[in-house]
Amino acid sequence: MNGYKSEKGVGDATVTRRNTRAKTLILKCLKSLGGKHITAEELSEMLKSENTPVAKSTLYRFLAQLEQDGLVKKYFSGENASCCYRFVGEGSECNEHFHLLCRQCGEITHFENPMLEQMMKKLDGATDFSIDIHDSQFYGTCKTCMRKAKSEK
Amino acid sequence: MNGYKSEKGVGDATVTRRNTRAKTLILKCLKSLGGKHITAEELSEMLKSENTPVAKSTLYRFLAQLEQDGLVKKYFSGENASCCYRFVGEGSECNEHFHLLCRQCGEITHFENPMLEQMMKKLDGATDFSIDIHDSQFYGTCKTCMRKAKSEK
DNA sequence: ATTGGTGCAAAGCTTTTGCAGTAGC
DNA sequence: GCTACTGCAAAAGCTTTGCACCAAT
Repeated sequence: MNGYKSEKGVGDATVTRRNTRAKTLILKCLKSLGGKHITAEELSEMLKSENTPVAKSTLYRFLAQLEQDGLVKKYFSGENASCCYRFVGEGSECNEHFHLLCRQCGEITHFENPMLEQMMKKLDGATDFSIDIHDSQFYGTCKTCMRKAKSEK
Repeated sequence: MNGYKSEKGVGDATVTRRNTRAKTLILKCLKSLGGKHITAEELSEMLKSENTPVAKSTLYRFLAQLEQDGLVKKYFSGENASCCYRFVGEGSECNEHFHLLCRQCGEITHFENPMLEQMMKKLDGATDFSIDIHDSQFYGTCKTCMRKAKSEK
């Protein structure tokens, strides 16, 4: 229905992929982000501002393909209704962060902490579920909003 | 823009709230779920099947109100484009679970483990961010999909 | 020459909004 | 009686899809 459930595994070779202008440009942008996420809209604007525009449909189609291939991870941020994409293939060294999502202001904070990694490994054993901490997002309240809430009391 | 950022705090009394048929029905449904989440669509169907239909617009408006009041938490599941809502006000005793979201099949598993609670408390100190574990979602791969992936190799 | 990829426009979905009528308080 | 609430329909916003043309292999 939405192409999210892939029947083709990572590296499946039943479909020949071609190298094209649009794909090269999109990948270049994604890689330049150093592991940070971006929305489809932002990516589209980025390409436009570099005078190398790509149609939205092409963008979405290629992102879905990349997700299928395991080179891109798709998120749901929560603040608005749009998704975030993040490049995780080779060349992306910044995989060691995860996302804190503030319920009050909607801000996404990036956080890096090896401790969490260890925690998740423990959890894996307890859950029969292989948790990918880099894909996970945590809801909560950020420092600024906590201060604001306190001062309003 | 989307009503997500509320300017009214929890328990703000600047607006008089009225008790109505629709509100009572919606709350009854939410409470009957015992802390499990539900989509707007499912909630609408639930009300319809009980011969007490409520307009979608009313549903969304009241859910937004409840979220503002802190009685309902809103999620973004990932499998489809729709949001999940969960009642967390009084009468909801089943708050002690969190969500494991399988990237392969999109299934949401509910998991309960006090250990995680302790972990998150530790994290709070490290992050300047008050994490609400009950709101957080973990991405990963579920048992079934892991088995499937193995057998396909 | 095949057939995957592209761009455009249209359609699909979920969610929000405008508005006139209804019903709590 | 005031005004919050409701339902309907329309609009909005993000994403997907159909289709004809283009271009990589």
